[in-house]
Amino acid sequence: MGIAERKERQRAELREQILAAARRIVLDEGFAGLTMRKIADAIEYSAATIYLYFENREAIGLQLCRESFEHLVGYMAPAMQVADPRDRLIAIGRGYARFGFEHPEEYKLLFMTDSAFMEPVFAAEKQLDDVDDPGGRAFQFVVDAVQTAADAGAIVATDSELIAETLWTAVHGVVSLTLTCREVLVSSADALVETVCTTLLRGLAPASGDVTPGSRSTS
Amino acid sequence: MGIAERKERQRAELREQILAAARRIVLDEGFAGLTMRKIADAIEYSAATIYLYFENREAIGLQLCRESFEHLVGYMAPAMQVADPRDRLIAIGRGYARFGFEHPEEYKLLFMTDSAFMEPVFAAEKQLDDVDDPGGRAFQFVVDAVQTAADAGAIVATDSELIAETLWTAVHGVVSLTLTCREVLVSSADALVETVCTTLLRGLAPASGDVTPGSRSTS
DNA sequence: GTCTATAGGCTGATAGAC
DNA sequence: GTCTATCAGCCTATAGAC
Repeated sequence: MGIAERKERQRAELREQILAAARRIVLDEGFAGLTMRKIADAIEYSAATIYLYFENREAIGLQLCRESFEHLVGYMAPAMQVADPRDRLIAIGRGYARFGFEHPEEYKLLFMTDSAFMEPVFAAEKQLDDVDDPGGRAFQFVVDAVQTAADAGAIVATDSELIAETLWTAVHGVVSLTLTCREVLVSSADALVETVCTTLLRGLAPASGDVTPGSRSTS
Repeated sequence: MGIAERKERQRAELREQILAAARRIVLDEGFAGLTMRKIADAIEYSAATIYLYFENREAIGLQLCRESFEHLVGYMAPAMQVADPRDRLIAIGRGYARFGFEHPEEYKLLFMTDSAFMEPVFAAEKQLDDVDDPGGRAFQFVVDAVQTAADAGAIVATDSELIAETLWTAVHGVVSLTLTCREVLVSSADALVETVCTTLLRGLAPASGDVTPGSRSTS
């Protein structure tokens, strides 16, 4: 039955080629610049053929989005090596921001594209608990780090999801504003990331009074 | 010479009609949904006519942008009534966020549209010190409030522009992420605004050691 | 499986008649 | 000043031939 397998393999290969071409286009023109015709030209097939592999343009975007989440997690993951729970949170913030600055179009696709690509990626998880749920995993990563810090008494975080989202949205603000209108900002992007992260963590520090055993408040 | 004046007046009127129609369209379809043909239909003139009043679509967007900045300042200005310098900063943040939530398409036009509408609005000021520079004025508003708070010893802000941009970007993060993918956020938008603002201000509070005369550190 | 051809849209902008 | 007509281009998606 080798013939069926070869066909299957070839099919998967073309699908991969489509995605690779689409990725290249999105990376340097943004999702708005992604058209079926451009993909078709790149893979040297007709535009109609693409519809045999993906339902529509959105479906391609969604798949790219999934992969970009993996990419993002790759930028945040090394922060796990940082022992100090507060420094770890800062490291996560830095990694997240660096991903945005180094891969602006991917970042825009994930978090700055109106068409809710991200929502399905999250929704997939909520309904059928999808094993492969990169969006949720990325967020869970931050929640866990917050929870760990809170448990260690390094920060005050009654609601770890709220705190995780606070950190996330704040850093997202720096990245997104930098990507849309860099010229308007006086400060450097790095300085802003640094100031946002450290100031927030300073704000989350336990007051001198409520130091929990196991923590040692720095300054 | 009443005839020339009447003509001038009529010209200004039509220009205003174009802007009003454009505003309406942007408000409920976003800038991407703004087309010359739609404006033309709305004002009951041909599309070609619009080009006699505005150089192109971008020029219309720019003018709308200018006006939206005024609108935004209107949301932040009442914060000046707040006496306490820290509460005032929080009030500015709340006002800013409320503008974003209540006028999402205007907000997107100002801060989330790739095409740098905002930059010219700022640039106008930098080159010829434009009396009518709404963008710069909005930002200066925050810088001043930061400076005032720093002077009063209510916060530590060596570089008031950096701190102003820190506050701005952080709140922008909440607003923009809410506007692009509300579904993904677990916490309420208001809770996030509140947490971001208060946590940042807590982080900016002078350490117990360096309290400046005139300030009184609240817990 | 893949193609060509095309339907059926949309867009910004302009030339030239009135 | 305003129009019509049009250029020149873009797009997604599909029907039907091969």
